[in-house]
Amino acid sequence: MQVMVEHSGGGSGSGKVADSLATAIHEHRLSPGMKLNEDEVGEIYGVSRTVVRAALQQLAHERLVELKRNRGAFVAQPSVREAREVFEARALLEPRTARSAAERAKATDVKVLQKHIDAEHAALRAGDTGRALHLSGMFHIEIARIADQTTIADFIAQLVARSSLIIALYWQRRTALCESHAHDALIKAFGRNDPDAAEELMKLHLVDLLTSLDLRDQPSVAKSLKDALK
Amino acid sequence: MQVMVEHSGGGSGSGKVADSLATAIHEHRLSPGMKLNEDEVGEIYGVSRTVVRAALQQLAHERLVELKRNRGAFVAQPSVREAREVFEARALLEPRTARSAAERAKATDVKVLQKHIDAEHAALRAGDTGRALHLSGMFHIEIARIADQTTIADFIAQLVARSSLIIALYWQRRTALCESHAHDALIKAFGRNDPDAAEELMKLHLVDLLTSLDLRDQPSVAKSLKDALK
DNA sequence: TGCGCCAAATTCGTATACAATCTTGTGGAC
DNA sequence: GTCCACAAGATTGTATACGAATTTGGCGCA
Repeated sequence: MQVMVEHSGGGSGSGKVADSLATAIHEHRLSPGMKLNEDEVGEIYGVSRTVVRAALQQLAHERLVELKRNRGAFVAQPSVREAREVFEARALLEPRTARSAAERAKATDVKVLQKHIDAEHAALRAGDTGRALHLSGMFHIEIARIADQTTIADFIAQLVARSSLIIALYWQRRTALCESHAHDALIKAFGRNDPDAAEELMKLHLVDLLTSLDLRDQPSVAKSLKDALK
Repeated sequence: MQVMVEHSGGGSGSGKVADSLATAIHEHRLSPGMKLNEDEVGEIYGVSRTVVRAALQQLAHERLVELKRNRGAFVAQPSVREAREVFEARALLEPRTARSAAERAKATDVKVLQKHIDAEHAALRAGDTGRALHLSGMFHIEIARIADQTTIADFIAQLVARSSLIIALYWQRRTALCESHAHDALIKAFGRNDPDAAEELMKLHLVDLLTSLDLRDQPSVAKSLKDALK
């Protein structure tokens, strides 16, 4: 018998579990391929398998977890091909969205973006690269929100989430996240409402991100034992 | 006690229910705003509420149904704003995807597209406009498949599905679907591997679609009783 | 007659129980 | 010693049961 002390805030139970799991994935606390046992997850959050299953199904639809019939749920392991596709989709959506955002950006919008960057830098200084990456993604989603395109924003949010997994698998440069500079330049473009610069900067930023990945070889973290041991 | 006679083919139970419901929505047999009672749907398909709920959650994530807490599931009723956003997203994704498809299209691909068009025309002649619209949407999805971009194809598939709802709500011209000609022209561009023409034709086609909608007023089919009777 | 409150009914949200499937460990035969 | 068959365990898939929230109908009161 569960206690059900109505966790504060948030939507339905499954939504809270899904959000928590998604954040853990974004912050690289759950690695690609990790098994997500329903009973185990349910125990952790104090809910039954019913709500855990709903959460996992939601995440599966967002391609953050993979559901294998009669096998269970696993944190997704995007293939090299999927990684390329995700960034091609982002290249298609984000530059034009950044343009729209630059056209509409108000001073308050720029402030919000700046807050994201500050938090990202703070996380970096604190050594929490996982959280920094998470905030870096939020930056992109916030831009779509400023563009006032919720539909496209949803797509970008999903692509950013999957990018987090891709980075976990294929990230090459272990150096500090140089992207911050790209974000700084973008903010400036928004600040002076310069759509051309914003679109171009975003395009370059995405190319930069893509080229910083090692998509020629197998995943740095083996996708399967077959790949790891053969 | 259920009989469970293992429905032929297909994936898990919830997937089959979701597909069936989605098709019904695409073919305009389920109208926007229609209530989808869990027990009722379960009885129809001979499954329990558990699988119905899973199916409804999937459809909710595709924005085909709206889940209202403690109220139930309803066929989605895209707002005017959402309608615009969907077509803006399509305008962002589909022309470039059509270009890629035109670059890659093989003879067999063109044949498959032609089959879609033929089936669409046949449905039109049979007076089954619902099925014709469904096939018309499949045409767009098939193009994304030819472009070999499954990620973008998934997005387009969702946008096409939502477009079906939008058409149900905001369709103005009750005349025959003039789009067929646009599809014919696209096929020709694919046949001669003409990316420029394909991209431009798709752009025009989407503009045509959008302008054929009446997005200035309230939905032609009232979104709520308040709108209908006031 | 009209308004507001309370109770019954309906429907959703979640937990639990059972059945089906897959994995794994063991034993025997070759 | 190796391989295959079979059984035990574990985990998912589905059904059912119960509690909670909302809607609806009816009653009392002004």
